[in-house]
Amino acid sequence: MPKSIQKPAVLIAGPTASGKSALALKLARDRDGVIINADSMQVYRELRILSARPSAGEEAQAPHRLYGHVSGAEDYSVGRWLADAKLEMQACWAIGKLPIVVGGTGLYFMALQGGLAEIPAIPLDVRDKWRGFDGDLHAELHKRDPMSATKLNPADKQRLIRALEVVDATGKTLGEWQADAVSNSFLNDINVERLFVDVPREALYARAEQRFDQMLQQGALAEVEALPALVPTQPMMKAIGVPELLSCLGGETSLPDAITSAKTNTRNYIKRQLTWWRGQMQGWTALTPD
RNA sequence: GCCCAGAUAGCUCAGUUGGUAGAGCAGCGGAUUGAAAAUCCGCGUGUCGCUGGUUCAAUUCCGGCUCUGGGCA
Repeated sequence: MPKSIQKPAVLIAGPTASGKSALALKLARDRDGVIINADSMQVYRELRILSARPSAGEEAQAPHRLYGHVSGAEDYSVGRWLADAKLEMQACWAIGKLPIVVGGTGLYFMALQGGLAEIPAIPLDVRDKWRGFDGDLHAELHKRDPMSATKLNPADKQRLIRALEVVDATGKTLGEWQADAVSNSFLNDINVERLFVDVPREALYARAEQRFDQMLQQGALAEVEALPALVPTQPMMKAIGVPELLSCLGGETSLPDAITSAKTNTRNYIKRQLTWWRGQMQGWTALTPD
């Protein structure tokens, strides 16, 4: 297929506080683009400040999609994000606009580029059953799906639970689902430009810490206080800053301690993001904003 | 001024019945297929406060000093 009739897309990835959003905004204005979120926490309506979602002023400068479009009470996931993102990208092409996918969630980009096995949604009662299972998850998985059990670390509860709920609900193992999946990469025939926003780690740490102070000034505590009462395992409740400020509001920690701990967790997160892209994302163009 | 307790990794501490030491956190490296801001794995040389003494050997025992807590005046 000649390049000229290929549909275009821009992907912008990078660690938190690197300046991805500003770059996306500039590109969207210069190239008539639509900004599509690829950040697992910025999708939640209730989490504007702590997820560092673009402000109303920024959103007014270019179309923004998938920001705050779901409630934290919902079970969002890569699967839902991928479906949402595909629809938004197609909508862009339909009206001749450039989709610009920006975010810090490596798994989302992986799914967008490499495809995802078409595993049906797991019924809630099955999920709850395994999440609340208090026996030996690894031993249990060994009985039902020895292949996955061997691959997984016995301490990796989250992945053990996922493997268990999949066999239990579908009768097929995770490995079978993934092997059956045709290479359904959504970007196969797309003219994709991949940009990685690269900022020295020390600068990133300093910026992220400063940004957390700003979040507090903008009312992060009130935002957390207004959060619906959800179980702590709900994804939104695990956003950096939420558990820390919640325990401060509950009187279990002092505000300075909560701040220190949130900043530490942000640094740890940045480190994990850098590891992800170092290993998984060769072939991206590194950009250092000035 | 006197008495007591401390002083060991960046931080909080454990330990060595005398043979130069190890946990948690931080930090660093890695993994990552529907919770991913999640979840998991790996990495520990540091004048054992300073200074004398005893000893083949002292971070460990003894003395002195310095500093930090607490108590008594």
